[in-house]
Amino acid sequence: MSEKINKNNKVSLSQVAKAAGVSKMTASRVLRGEGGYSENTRDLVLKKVDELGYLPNRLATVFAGDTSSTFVGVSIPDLGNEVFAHVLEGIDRKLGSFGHQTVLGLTQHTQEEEENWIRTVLSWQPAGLILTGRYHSVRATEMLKNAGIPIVEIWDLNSSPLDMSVGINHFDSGSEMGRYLISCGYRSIGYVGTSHDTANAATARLEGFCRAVENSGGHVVKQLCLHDTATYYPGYYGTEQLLAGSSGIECVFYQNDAMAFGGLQFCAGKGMEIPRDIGIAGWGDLPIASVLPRRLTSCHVPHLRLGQAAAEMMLARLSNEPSEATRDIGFHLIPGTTVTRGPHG
Amino acid sequence: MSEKINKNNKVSLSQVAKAAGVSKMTASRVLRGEGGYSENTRDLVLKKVDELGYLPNRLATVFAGDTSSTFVGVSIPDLGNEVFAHVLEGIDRKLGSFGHQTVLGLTQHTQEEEENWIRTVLSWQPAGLILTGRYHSVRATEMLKNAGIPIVEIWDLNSSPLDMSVGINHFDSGSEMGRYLISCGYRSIGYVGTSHDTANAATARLEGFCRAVENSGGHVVKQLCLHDTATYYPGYYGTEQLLAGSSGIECVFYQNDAMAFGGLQFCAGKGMEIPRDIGIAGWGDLPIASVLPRRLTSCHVPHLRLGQAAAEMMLARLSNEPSEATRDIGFHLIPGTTVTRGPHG
DNA sequence: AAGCATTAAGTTACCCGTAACGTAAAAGGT
DNA sequence: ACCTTTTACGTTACGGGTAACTTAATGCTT
Repeated sequence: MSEKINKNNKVSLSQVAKAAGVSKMTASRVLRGEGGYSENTRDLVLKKVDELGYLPNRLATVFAGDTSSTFVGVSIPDLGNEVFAHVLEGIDRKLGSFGHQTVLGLTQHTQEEEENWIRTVLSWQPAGLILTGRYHSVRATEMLKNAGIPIVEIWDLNSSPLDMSVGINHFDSGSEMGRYLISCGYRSIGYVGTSHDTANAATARLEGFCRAVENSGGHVVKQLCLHDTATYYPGYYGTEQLLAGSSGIECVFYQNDAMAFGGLQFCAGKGMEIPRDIGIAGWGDLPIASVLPRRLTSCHVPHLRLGQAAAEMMLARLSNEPSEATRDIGFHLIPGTTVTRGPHG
Repeated sequence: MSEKINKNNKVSLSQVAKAAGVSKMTASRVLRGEGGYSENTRDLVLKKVDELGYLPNRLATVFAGDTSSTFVGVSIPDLGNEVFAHVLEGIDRKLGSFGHQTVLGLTQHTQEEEENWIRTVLSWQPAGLILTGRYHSVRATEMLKNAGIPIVEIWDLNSSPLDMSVGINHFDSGSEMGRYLISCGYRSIGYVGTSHDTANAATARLEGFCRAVENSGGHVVKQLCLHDTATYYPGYYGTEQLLAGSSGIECVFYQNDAMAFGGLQFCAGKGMEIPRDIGIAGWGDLPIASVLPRRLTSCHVPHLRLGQAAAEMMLARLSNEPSEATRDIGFHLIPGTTVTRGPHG
């Protein structure tokens, strides 16, 4: 590749232009199909582009400030949670089909990680940002406001968003589950989850859940596995601790389906029959839940559609089309067969 | 924000410098902590940075060719497959902790999508690329060779990689499963998978599997669900078709665990008992497999470690440290309890 | 044939940081 | 007191594209 004489060993537009015997402006016009050149010139330039293996440097274009970049930063707490993986997939597919690229950030449920990621990704002049959650650090909020780019907050519906928001009301979904379990006849209900932070969606669900249960004469015994991710094993051991710590628990509500599967397994291992001996309810409706022998009581959120909706709102804003500021994507309760239908059902 | 008089409405270094009454070179030195300024000057510049909310424009830095970017492009077939989600998580966590950002590409198992994505992402001058799979289109291969950046091919171990490769030998893992099922006494074995492409890891596993089974006197009946992603439902319906189409099948090997769960559910629904009436084997060892009542026979691949290893090889190359060209991350067979241990075991 | 419009180019300036180089003043050495 | 080194800056040029402007040649009109 002796043609590559650049500092970075890359073929530049001027090299193509020189090889074709035209100015780089003409070469630029040809590549953008902007018109203002003869057929001969076009063919010659394109031939040289091919010969030299020229790839445009989008950095230069964006840097010049003529267009905005095609990057969209997307922050997701973690990908161990299948739900977020699906949301990300929905986002990237939609953005990708419109010529945008996803710059990923795994923020591990902490505002500090999120702030650092935001600072870095903003320095790359992204076209927009999609953030999971509605709670951001003070400095992050400031940077976001000053960035002057479209921002979509997802997952936890924010009625007064920084810019746009799409998701569900987690408090309400917790409430609905609480009312449902009460309607099944349960009164003494356990909760197993992890606690990363007071400001997150799972906490909002728990609050809605407790409110609903307690307003109906039930009570909730909480078991939080600290410093753990919300997967099978904490679900298993959290259930063990919960049941060891208090007696009379008739039903357990879990932060998510993965933890519920762990709980299910613990209970089955102890010889309990479900739902005769204990009720189990998860949240999130993992795909696998629908092919297991017993349908897990859960709450369905349309993950892929949530991701797509976020991407659509972003794309609308980027092409200066009108877009609603908030969009409730909705959820629905899956009765399942891991709780007993009680007298009020 | 009346200070923002730029084309892009962003505060630039010269604005900070002017506000602080110094040249932009001095301001640049302060921000990079390079030395060559007085304490007074430093405090003044930093104060103005804070006041104006200045964020550096990394595009300009990279564009100037002084440093390479901190982007690393990562292509993954899809995130619906939990395994790839974990690989991606491993990659992003490791890269992120060293100040790099992941630019995601979901290539949907097609070389065409991959080629388009490579072209786009290369135009952003990434520091390196991590690609899933060893098969790329001719034009893609050409671009990759000319790019002059580190490239790690993951998942399907490539003994003669473009640059570096980390993964496992899928042919061997299929063989091992074949030998195991034969050792359990099975002779007539079904296979259920999807078929995106002849050039992928699942096909290599299938080939290794068939070779091993047939060399030991068994035979394999294949059922490929076309135009479908490898999840629960195709596993369910694929099993239905397989069993309807041929009789005497004693055991079924699936492309992955998700499909195996679907098959498990179909068989259970038909009143078959596992493994008495039929053996079931998956591949990939999903986390959930370990908390279900019956341990699924499968093959474990250390997903997170694979992702981390890929990121480590990339980081080593980026900091000019030596790195091996290929790394076999290994797999191990999980006997499980969904196949019967036969006479040779 | 003169005047005007159109086509197919080329030229200049700019985006925002940083390397490389230049310089004046202060500090240090003998 | 003179020379050398160090400190603390400033100045210039550059990277790879593109907008805006300029220019030369060609085509068309009346």
